Amino acid sequence: MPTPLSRSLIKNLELFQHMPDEALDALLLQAQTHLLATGDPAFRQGANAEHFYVLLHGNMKVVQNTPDGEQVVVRYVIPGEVFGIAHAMRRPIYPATALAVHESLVLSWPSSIWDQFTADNPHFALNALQTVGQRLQDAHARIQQLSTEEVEQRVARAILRLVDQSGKETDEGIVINFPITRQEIAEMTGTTLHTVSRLLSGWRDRGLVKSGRKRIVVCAMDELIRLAEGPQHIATPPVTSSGQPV
Amino acid sequence: MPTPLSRSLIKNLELFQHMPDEALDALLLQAQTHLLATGDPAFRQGANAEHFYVLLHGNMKVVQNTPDGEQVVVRYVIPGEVFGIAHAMRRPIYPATALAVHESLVLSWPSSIWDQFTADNPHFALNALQTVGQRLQDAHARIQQLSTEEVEQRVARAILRLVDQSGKETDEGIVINFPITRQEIAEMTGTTLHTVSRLLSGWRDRGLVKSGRKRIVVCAMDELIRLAEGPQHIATPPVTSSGQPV
DNA sequence: CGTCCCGTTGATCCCTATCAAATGTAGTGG
DNA sequence: CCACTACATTTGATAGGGATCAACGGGACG
Repeated sequence: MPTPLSRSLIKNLELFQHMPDEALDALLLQAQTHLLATGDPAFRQGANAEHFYVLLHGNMKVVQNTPDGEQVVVRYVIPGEVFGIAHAMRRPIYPATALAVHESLVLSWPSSIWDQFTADNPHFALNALQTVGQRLQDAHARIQQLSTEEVEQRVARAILRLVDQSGKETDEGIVINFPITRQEIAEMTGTTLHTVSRLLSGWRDRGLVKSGRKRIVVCAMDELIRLAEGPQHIATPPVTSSGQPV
Repeated sequence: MPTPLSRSLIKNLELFQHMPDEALDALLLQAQTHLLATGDPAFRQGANAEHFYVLLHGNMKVVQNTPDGEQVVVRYVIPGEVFGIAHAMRRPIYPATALAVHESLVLSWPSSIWDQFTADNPHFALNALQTVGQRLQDAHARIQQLSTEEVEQRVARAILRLVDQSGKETDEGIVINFPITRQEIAEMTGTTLHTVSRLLSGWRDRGLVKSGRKRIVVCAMDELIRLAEGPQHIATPPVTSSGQPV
């Protein structure tokens, strides 16, 4: 018989805020746990969206496959985040695949309980709306970057984001706490593994990062932030006293 | 004294499905109407998200300004769509600016009524979640396109989308029913007005489109669709009878 | 009728994808 | 423990798609 799941596992997640303890306990009774090995999928693009998930431990990546066989990394999931909520948005199938990037522990619920649960807990839909809204804004930020920024800037941003989400202090610097390849960074930023490799090599030579196989350590956050801000961050140029051209 | 607004204005909108007539009538009593001239903003990026809107007539565009002065078109709003729902996602300020691209009629409500209204009408939050979910998926599709497709493909897609949303049959072909410049198409697709101009000139010479100042007519939808699908749509190449290489 | 804005087109350059090949690293099975 | 294999990474050479720079033409509107 499985140990009952502790309420504390989900109580502090954004999605479950402002909800009575009894509701959370009822929800946990219906949860299943899964242990995923590296490379295992939680669900696949195109499959019926029959479950939704919370990541408890480990890391997942969400990827989209294009018709012509390329891949795009939608995002990395960190512990405490929900994923696979297609059904909540009334999309019958998953628009992407979720893969474990190393051993991961997830909770899952059947999508069918979503409707009942939202009916009983008005806050739930609102929390979900907030979550999805945040993701929409992130997506728009990314569109803006792909549209207007250069590759180096975008790669710097991507690495900073990963460090923010999953950075771990070491004596060498801050390391991204899960295995990630040049190829995957390329798929996050709309470039190629070759260009990413060249950029990282350049940064390594300048002492900004150290990196090895599936491993990146940031040594100089501030320098990387400068790169992410772009070349054009001119200290507000001097103007005439009136602020008008003469 | 203003004419009372008819329930039929909003009854069929996605956002207001499955809601009792009385709720809609109550909502309409709190609505304000605004007539916007071409170029007028409904709201501006960075302002407090004090209202949300429904477009009744006309067309709006939603744009983001980047720190370095460039612009990205987030989307075009067509009649019947909501916009400016930042507050619903608990974002205190608008992440973008909404501008009328020609004379437009909008309804607006104070954001403050959102919370009360969602509390009273559980379906409302669910509908909003669906709407935002659709937009999130659209945004991801766009990220995928910016990451993996070439400019010609993306521009073709953008124009097809505009035609889908706002196309009007004419004897010359299907015309996009509002004024739109090369610059704006460039801002939708992450390219420059020069490249867009060259592409449209090429298509004009091949008879796919006619275009003039702020005006685009599609003559050969099928050809444009082919361009949007990309160069590589090979009819599944012949394979050995076993499907395996010999 | 003049002015502003939009569109067109040429010339040039450069960032980055592509092609190609070697090196390095983890894991595996004998 | 070592050889073997699969996969990551690095680096060079080359080419090309678009951006950028520059100039002109043309329609709309005051």
